[in-house]
Amino acid sequence: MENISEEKVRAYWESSKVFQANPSEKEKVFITAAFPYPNSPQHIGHARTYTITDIYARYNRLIGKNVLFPMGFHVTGTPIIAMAKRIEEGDEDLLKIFEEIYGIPKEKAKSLTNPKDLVLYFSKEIEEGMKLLGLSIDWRRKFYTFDPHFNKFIEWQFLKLKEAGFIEKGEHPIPWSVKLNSPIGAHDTKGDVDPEIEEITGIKFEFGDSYLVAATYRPETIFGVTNLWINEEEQYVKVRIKGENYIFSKKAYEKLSHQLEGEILESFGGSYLLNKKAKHPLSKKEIPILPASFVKGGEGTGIVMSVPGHAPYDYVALRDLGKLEELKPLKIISSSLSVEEVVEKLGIKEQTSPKLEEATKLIYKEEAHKGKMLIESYKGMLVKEAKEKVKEDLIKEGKAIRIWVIANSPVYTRAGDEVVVKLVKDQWFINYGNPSWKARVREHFEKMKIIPPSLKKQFLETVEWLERKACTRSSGLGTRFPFDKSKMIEALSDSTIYMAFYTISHKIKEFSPKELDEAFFDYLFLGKGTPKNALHKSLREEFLYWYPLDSRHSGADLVRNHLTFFVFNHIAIFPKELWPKQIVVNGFVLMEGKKMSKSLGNILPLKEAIKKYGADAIRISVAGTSDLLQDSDFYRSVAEGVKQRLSFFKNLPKSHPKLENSEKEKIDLWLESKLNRKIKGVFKKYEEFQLREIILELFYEMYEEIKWYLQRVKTPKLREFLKKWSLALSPFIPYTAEAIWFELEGKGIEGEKLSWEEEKINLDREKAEEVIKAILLDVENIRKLANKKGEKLTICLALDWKFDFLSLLSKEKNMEKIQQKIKEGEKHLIGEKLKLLSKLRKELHKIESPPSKEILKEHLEDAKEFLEKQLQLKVEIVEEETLTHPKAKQSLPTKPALILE
RNA sequence: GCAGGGGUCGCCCAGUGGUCAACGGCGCUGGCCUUAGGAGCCAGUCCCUUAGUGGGUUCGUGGGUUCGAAUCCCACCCCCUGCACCA
Repeated sequence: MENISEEKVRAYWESSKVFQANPSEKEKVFITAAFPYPNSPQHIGHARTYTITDIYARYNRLIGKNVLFPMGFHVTGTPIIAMAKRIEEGDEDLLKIFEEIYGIPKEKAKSLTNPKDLVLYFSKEIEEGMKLLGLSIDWRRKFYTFDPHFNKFIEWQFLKLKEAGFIEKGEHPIPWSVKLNSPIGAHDTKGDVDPEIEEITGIKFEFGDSYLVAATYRPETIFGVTNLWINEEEQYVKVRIKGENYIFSKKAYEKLSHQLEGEILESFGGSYLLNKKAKHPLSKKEIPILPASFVKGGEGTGIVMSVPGHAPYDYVALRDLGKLEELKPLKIISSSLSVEEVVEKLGIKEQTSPKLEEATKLIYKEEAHKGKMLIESYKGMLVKEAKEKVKEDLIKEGKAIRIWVIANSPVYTRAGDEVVVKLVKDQWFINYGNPSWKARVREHFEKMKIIPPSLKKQFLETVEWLERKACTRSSGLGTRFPFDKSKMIEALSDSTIYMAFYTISHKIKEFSPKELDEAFFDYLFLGKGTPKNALHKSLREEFLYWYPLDSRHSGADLVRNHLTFFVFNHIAIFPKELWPKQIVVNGFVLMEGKKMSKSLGNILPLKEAIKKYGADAIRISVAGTSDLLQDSDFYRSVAEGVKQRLSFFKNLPKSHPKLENSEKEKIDLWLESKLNRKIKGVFKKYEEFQLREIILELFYEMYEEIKWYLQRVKTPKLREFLKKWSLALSPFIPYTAEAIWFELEGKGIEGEKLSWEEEKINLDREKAEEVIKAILLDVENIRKLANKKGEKLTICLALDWKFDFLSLLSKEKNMEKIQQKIKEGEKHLIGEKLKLLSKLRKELHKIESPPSKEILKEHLEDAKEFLEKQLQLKVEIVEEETLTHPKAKQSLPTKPALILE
């Protein structure tokens, strides 16, 4: 006989519309997972967040809630365009990956040169994969972030942000390629290096009608400047920028010109500057311009300020010139390390010495950590604070400028030119730095349920750390920025409140995009004004039914950006009662212990995995085998094991026909107790996302227990067990659960509520069974050690008082009180009890109450036949007092003495 | 550098004051099953001891708190992640 296939179960879900959620009388739960970005097919790694979300959705249905779990596609930004472009260029590596790993025919892949075609193709792929995986999604609500209706919604979002004063315009430095005339990310560079931008300070030293701009990482050392350094071999230029003349090295300015636009007035060799004087911006003292070989024309500004008191390079260079007497090093920072000593100790002879690097590090580390300023207006301030303060003060007074450099330079683009920093004007920002906004967000985070809870700290940190975030880009898919239509809204900014859109996305298409103006959404989401018509009103009602969002799910990589923005934006736009309630974060999926990557070729496509192991096995493998935040490791052998166990459970109705009406045995009571107790505990585990625990207890352990049960029982009665068990695990294994229910009941699990029967939980029964298991093991041990098989086993049940006494010890841990109780008891037992107490003293804290003697006895008698069969022995169960064998005295309630003869 | 997380029995990984010599998986050893292999099942896997319920030494290193610590505190060493305008 064939099992009910996944396909049939899926067809049932489809036709019964069980996942299409509509407002009702029932209590609602609204759940979303971060929507996928369809620029390539999905692999098992993608399955984790969605499976976890689905488990939660299905769990909530199982406890009678009306659950909405929708899905859409995020297509905003440049990666899709970049992918289409790579295809258009005929990127062989890419086409090979598509063909060999994902099985996409080359011809098909090659045709995806239009971003929209690409999106449609991959989103269809992904949707199919999600359906195969058994995700209980309401697909009627699907949308793409380039849909005109969605665009209108995002425009409205930005109108609201602007209204609240959170949208700002300003300048912003970005990595830039002159040759490509575009911003540069890691994927545009040779070797995929991420160009890092770093701010340095350019300090202005008066020089005739111009300023020599010295670049420094340590503006606080301005007070110790004795001279300037240049490289006499280099060319220098005088540039007019915003009405002032600046001097840089020529090579440096070539790079800086993209952030400091100006007109080159003249050009001259370094020797022109040599030995002339410049004015210190603070003291106005004249300081000489001297040559140093360590000054590189292409770095910084090509001009360096000399602080011999705190910089080994400067000290040694001055010494080389014999000018240490004339230009005495100034001590402006207190520190236990002095430059002289370090240079001396390392034996540095001249400015070309490679050891200078080390010396600089030593000095810098010491001063940055422990150093304090000695200079009047900053006296006593820690260096790391003074650094910022001095910089800001200098800039404010017009004595310095901000300069950005590529910190890990040189970085080269794929086109071959060096990445420079460009200052983008007209850059728009969302100002997450706004203090009152932050305060409200902080407050809400404190109240929100964050799972796992340990992440709350990280969220709060992120809130503190966020400043303004650039929200527009010059190109990409998505929504045009309403206040400057030449720009596109960037991808992390248009995905912050889209969950609200799901609540009405299936109905809003009835309106034309033109109708979706500010007033439309103001009414829909904020209840302002009046509805346009009945449909409009019903949208509002549906929105209010589902909102607020009850649970937001995503991978751990989105904590510091998306998830935090998501909360920020909700707080900015919606009233308090509609703010999100819970965030659930999960780790990634590794493949056989390694990160999945194209270069390793260890990517397992989702569809292939499902085909091979079945959806339920994949669901357990990605969601139930590791802790939530931990990266879960996908092992084929584990998936294989899960698959086999699942089919064992699934086949039980056939291998052990329904004999539920035959008389109950003691072991049946044991199984009932186990099952009901586990189900009782599972609710909390679902709520807290202790998914690994659930799988451990209800899947792996249950499997062992059923195996044991089948050994123990005479006629297996599994019908009720299977129904309950599959229901409890149905969030993980919906296909198996439905199949079992169809098999047993001729119907699906829809509408069934998970419950347990408290009266069936019987710990005594479970403990008694543990004794049986222990006896088997002990006999085996004894046989091994004694090296004899034996013919007869005598199990001797402990004396009554021992049961009572252990029961007392399980409750009373105070020695004095125990002793008192002993003395109050029967006189002739005092000695024995004290003896036993001293023996058990060490493990007193872990003594549990024993099962009742009646149940234990009954259970042992019941298992006698089983024991005899298993051990091939004659078994006798007797009371301790009937024996004279010395071993008999050792009997304890849960450890009956065993005598093997 | 700043921030967050982490170092556990060959490996991966649970465990936040006593039920911990420490879950689970992998690996390894022995047994069952099988024509055989694989899979599956059972048992073992820190050391010593013992016809089973006994003892010793462990949880990055070194100190401390406690009747009691993998778990709390202090110091140190090492590792991972993020530092944005990118999805």
